[in-house]
Amino acid sequence: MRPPTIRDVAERAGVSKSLVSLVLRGSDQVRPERREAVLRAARELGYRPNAAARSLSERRTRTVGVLLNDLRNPWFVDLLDGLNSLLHAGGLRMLLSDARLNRRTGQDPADPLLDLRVDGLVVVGTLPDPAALEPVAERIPVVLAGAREEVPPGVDVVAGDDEHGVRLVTEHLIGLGHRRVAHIAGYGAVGELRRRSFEETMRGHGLAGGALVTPGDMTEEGGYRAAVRLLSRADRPTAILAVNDIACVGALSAAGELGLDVPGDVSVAGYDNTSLSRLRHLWLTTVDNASHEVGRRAARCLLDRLESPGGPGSLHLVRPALQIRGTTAGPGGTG
Amino acid sequence: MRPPTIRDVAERAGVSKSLVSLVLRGSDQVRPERREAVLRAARELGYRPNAAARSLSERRTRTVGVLLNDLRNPWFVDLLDGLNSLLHAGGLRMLLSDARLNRRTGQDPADPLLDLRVDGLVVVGTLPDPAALEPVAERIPVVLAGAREEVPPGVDVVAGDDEHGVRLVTEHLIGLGHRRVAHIAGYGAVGELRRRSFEETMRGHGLAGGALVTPGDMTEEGGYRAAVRLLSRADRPTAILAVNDIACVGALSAAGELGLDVPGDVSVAGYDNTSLSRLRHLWLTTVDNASHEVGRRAARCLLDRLESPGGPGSLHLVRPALQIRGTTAGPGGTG
DNA sequence: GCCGCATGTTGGACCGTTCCAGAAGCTGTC
DNA sequence: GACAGCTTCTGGAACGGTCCAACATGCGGC
Repeated sequence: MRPPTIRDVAERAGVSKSLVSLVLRGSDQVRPERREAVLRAARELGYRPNAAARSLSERRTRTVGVLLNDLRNPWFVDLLDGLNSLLHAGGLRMLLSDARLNRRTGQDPADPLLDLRVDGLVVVGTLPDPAALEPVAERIPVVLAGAREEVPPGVDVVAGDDEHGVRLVTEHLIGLGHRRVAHIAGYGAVGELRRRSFEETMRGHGLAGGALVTPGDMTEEGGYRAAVRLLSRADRPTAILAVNDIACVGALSAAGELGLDVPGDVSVAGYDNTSLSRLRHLWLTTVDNASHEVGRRAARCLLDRLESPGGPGSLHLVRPALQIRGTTAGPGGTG
Repeated sequence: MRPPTIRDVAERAGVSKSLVSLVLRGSDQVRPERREAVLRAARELGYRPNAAARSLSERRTRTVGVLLNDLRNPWFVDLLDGLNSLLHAGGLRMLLSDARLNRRTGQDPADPLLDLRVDGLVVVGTLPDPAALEPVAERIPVVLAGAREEVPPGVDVVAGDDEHGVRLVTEHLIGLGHRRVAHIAGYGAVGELRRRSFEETMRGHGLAGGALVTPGDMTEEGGYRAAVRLLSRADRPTAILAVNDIACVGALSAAGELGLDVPGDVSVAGYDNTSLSRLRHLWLTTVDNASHEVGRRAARCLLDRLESPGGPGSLHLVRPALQIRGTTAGPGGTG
């Protein structure tokens, strides 16, 4: 009644279990008629290999763990697509795990994956405690994708070039004629980087005095509150760059509630080019950080490290692109 | 250099591997000082159990596979939360897999999970080919959550009561005074169910003639196009019920582009109470289908079946609740 | 001092694979 | 027809756990 094993297949095909193993692993050292017999027997019995037994014997799982920090904000979907395409080609499968779901155990969020002895780990997005990766990185390849935290030695980082992306969108606003531009900032390494690049770009154009920075928490609510504060000032900014699309949607609502037309009275721009920004009812100008390509590069890093382990961690930045939609225009509604 | 095993721990603690195994599985048949010695040795060596070896020996993985059909539409996040809370309490871990990602292999999307010998399978959302579950359901418990497809015998189905939910929101619209109400329909069992319930409710209120049904594809684009058609009619509907929130956002845009105020000129309502509908810039009236509870019940079904396998499949419907926000009002903007 | 019984502990078989050394079969050479 | 050198195939030992029957040990009762 229990599932068939290679021994059952071997018996049915009249060969040894070793030969079955050879056939199923695609060896070319097997006579065609034997191969046929084995494959037929396997098919007839509905045999499927037992991954646990295989990985116990091979001492590897052909599986990489993907640690997501929050499924609610689906900016990572394209990244997963990119990851998957290369990993799959490399014969590896992906196992998804949500750090937020496993957090309540009080353990390290990667624990379930590590118990399963994944061959590698991809951390997608900002991690609460990057230092916790150190012992992991000593054993298996670890790649951080889509975030820019400080990581332990030997960990590769792949992300969009936020500095460049923020420069693109800030210069887009400046080019439209905006002089008083505000930024709703975020937290973490990414938030920090985006804020700094915003300030530098403004300074580079001689607009340091027009750069208003307000902290936010990268949520819609935070973006809303920050925008209300900004837009209630006497010297109201004519454009707002939010740290991400979600916060930008909050800013959009704030403008609406204050009776301000977007982009007539105030321009707003987001970051990430999420599905949210593509909704025609929002239609946010934003920055596409080429998540698919980030995913592909992360996969390449991991595959390289699996092939030749060790070596220092590297940093790969993918060039983002400006995505102009409906929420930005010149200060008087021009442009 | 390789990771420590229970034998290493045993040696260090000066006991047999069997005793280590007992201690690590929490047996109370072990003298305290021995237990301490074992735990200390394990800690010092940084021992972690090998899930592959364990599941090979136990003939089970303590893992349930969760098959998602599309990560892009995150309506399932609350459902996963509910699932996780109960499964975790039952000592089971969840393994996520995206059917869309694995589709390109040309194999069954559940294959990777089945190779890993998951103890149970939860299918979240509409599956392309429910009949493919039959051979799986013969071996392990299978639960379909958040969808209403025709399933093979022995599969439990847990979902929101769409019939009731649609009645709630339709009667909300009728109660506001709407007489010409349109429905942007969807596909699959869920789409079908929602459409039928809409028609029945309208008929029940003597409004069969005012019920306009247009097909859509459950995307924003589809909702947009359907709404443009509906709102361009001479006998324009005063309210539109969309099959889900995403399509509703499309309808919202269509109204905006046609110069119609929402909810002044036309009311719109969605379904699912996704994070999208909660954005204050959209603020959709919608139906909350209690996804968290659906997830919990699905977990309960799975746990029950693991305990006592066999028996016919059951259907569990969770009662949804109306979520009134800003996109519905009386026909003249009243209410 | 022996028995019975409960409590702790142990070695060895087993789970379903892969890996490897070597056996078996075949072909060709001298 | 013995032998080397292929190709093809096989049995047994891992892999790292769990499970179980059997073995110590301690202790109260007779």
